[in-house]
Amino acid sequence: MLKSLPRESTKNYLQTGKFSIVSYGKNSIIHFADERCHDLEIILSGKVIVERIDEAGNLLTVAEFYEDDIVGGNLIFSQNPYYPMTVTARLPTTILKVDKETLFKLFCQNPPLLRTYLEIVADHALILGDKIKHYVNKTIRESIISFLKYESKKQNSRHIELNITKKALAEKMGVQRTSLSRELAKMRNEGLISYDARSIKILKPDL
Amino acid sequence: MLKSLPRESTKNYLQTGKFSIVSYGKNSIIHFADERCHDLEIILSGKVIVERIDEAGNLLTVAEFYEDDIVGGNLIFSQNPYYPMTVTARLPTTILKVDKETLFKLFCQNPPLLRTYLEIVADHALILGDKIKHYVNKTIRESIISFLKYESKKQNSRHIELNITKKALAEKMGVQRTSLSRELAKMRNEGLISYDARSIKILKPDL
DNA sequence: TTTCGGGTGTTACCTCTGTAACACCTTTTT
DNA sequence: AAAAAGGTGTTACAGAGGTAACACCCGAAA
Repeated sequence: MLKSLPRESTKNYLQTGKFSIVSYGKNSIIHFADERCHDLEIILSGKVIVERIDEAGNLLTVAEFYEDDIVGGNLIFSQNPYYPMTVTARLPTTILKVDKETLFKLFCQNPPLLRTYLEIVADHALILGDKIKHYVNKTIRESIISFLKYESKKQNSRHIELNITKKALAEKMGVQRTSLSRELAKMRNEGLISYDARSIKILKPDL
Repeated sequence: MLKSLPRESTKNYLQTGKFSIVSYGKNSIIHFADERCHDLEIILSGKVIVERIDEAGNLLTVAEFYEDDIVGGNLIFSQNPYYPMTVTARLPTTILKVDKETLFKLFCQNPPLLRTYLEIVADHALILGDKIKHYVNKTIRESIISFLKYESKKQNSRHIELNITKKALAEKMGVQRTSLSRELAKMRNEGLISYDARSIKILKPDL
């Protein structure tokens, strides 16, 4: 995203206050749920996650964003621009805040920037759609199978490295860690998979 | 959306095939899940719903769109433009298909159109976010309370008119109709609500 | 080295909710 | 008016998964 912004005007806007740079510490909250969204935010460095936290404190991690990605893009031009979920810096994070009207002006002057923006926003909407498609109202076993098939394809191997903790995986699925653990054990007993703390191996390809 | 399209060029594009008009019968499928999205679609008349249908045939109605709304807007500029869910005409429906590149050209020439588009796409993304926020991985009772609070605010009354059937409500929540029915009965027995086939009344405002 | 925090694995218990089957009612079609 | 189609309410049953409690393991800090 950043690459598509014209360098010169970026400097300019930073001086006039249309753009600004803000830093957040590890695990600090960038936006609470229901907070109003004023600016588009471009991640300069760090890791940002979007999660739903319910009254009981249960977590559902909805999306993760890294350097050069944007936050609030699906929101900023809405008639009702309030963050529906909590936005947190998972690592120390620096972001560039871009004023909405300035952004719109830039779009009109700079079609490639608009194009990039439209792509990113569309891809983000798909993440939400996928979340609903793959994890919502499915059994834990179905969620696990969805996950394994996706990772197996991505890593091109039946032996899947878990690059996240099982705890984080449970949060991605929106289930209890113990329930995930229980279901994995069941699948192992049935001879479908084997696993340790860091990886899972698919024994029956068709699961 | 349609109002923002310049009349003259619309006629033109219809003749050159960049735009086209298609009709669908009641309950016919407009797009299957995983089908590629080629065009932006503007609903000229009718009712379109987006739903997830799992292998067992369970429904989760994700969104409903009516006249002048758009379908595929969150998708069309994605790098991976495949419909994540099924799109169905719930009533006889006529849509205007708009070619992607033609649309982009129009955006660059017509900022108000771009603005309208960005607003609609943002609002649609919020629908998905809300779906996750209010209905995903919650108990049926929590879903009911979310729904009642929202409708009570919207209708500005504790006596809520259900303008949809309970069957449709169950599909919106992604639960079985009988389970919804059972939970409503429980809440009635606890003195929280009263209801009939067409309306629900909140007896304890704090539920 | 010891200590401590956090992830992992396991299990008994119990609640929630999907399933299936039925009766009843309303609306639409014939 | 009769028949067909579809929504509504209810309940016994069974399975999935949340809760809580515990043991174990590993890596970082002291």
